[in-house]
Amino acid sequence: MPTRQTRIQRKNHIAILDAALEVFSLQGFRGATLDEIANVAQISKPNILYYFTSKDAIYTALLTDLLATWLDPLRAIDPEGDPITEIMTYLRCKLDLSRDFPRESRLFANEIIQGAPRLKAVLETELKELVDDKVKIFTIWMNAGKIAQMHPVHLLFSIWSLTQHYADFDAQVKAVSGPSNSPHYADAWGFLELLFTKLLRP
Amino acid sequence: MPTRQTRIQRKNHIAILDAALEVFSLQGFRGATLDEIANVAQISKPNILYYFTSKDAIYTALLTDLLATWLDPLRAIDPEGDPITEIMTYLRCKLDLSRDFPRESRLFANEIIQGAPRLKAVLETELKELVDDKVKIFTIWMNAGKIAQMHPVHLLFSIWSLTQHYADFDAQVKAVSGPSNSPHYADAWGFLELLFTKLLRP
DNA sequence: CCTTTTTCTGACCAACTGGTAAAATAGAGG
DNA sequence: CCTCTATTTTACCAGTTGGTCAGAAAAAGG
Repeated sequence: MPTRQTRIQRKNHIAILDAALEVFSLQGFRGATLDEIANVAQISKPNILYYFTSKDAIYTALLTDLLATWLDPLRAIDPEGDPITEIMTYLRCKLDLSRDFPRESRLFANEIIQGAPRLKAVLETELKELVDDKVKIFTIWMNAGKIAQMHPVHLLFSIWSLTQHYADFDAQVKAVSGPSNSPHYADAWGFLELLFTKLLRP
Repeated sequence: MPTRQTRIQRKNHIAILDAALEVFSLQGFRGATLDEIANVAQISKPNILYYFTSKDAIYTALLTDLLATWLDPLRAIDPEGDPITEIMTYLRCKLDLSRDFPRESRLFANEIIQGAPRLKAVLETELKELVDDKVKIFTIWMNAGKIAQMHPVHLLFSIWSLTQHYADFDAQVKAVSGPSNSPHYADAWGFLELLFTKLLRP
């Protein structure tokens, strides 16, 4: 069996996951309903449960997909690269993810705010290992005088919070700085570039 | 009628709001249930609806209370004060709020992530006016060379995101940097102090 | 003590929840 | 066209949801 999926399966899987992302990212797991997902996806509720075994299964599928996308850019930080360039590239990448995948960012935020019931295990193992690894690299760079001395874990936290803020708190950002299609992200990049240039400079 | 509230009313109002804060901040409005709030508050569901007309009324009461606490420190920024001190004080105040009232922070985050359906109006008027006012002050300070030149609105966003991150993403922070009662907030303050000192210095 | 008001409870309801079963339909291959 | 499988729908279910209501139990007031 080379192609496990028929094209109908492919199409519906995508439609369901997209609708579920829309709903879960706005309402969280418990606040979301299969009826609403079904409405958005334009697929009847029993038909959704023909493709996924349960509401939980859809949510878990989304989270799993998401985590990979989230961690890849962090993994890409190269200990052999130029320290400031490596960190600025990561920052830029995270900001682009916020701009291009705000729903994914909000889904993740919802999960974490709710105490990460389904992600805690992964965060404590996979993410922690990855962070520990990168923290070592940062520390080496600091001791070598390549970047300024600071708490390396909080450096990561600052990148995460500053970039994700623009996706997660989009409603507030728009309310405050005008809902017009103003260049939030261009301004944000200008600001963050300045901020981290000053912060990282030894 | 001097005292509108009996002591029983006062006690139960507080118990209900506290339980509701606990539940809403973890589940969002739709994910929360009156049954769960009733359980946490140790008050029967009909009795809760004797004190509040609806689930919505409890949630709105919480949000209203919260907004005042949230905006006061921003209002306190004094155009006559020392620029760097004023901003650092605000930063410190926001970080303390995250540490001391994480549930309130998460409640707010939930509301904003969900598109701020009940706060949008207030954000676009009250908050926007306040922000516009402070942005003017920041701009004056920048033009006077008291603080470095930067996008003033994004300066505010950076303070909000960096401080609230420690409350809203507590589960992630703990997963990554060890769940032990480690001094997250002390480290955070050290990091943020360094960051904003470098950022603001003209 | 009795009366009046406040507080609280148990029983209840209609709408909605995630999920199931069986039968109807559509599609692919021959 | 026929057969077999994949897909979809209709009808349904038990549990939960926000909310109501009549009355019981406390408090408060006199």
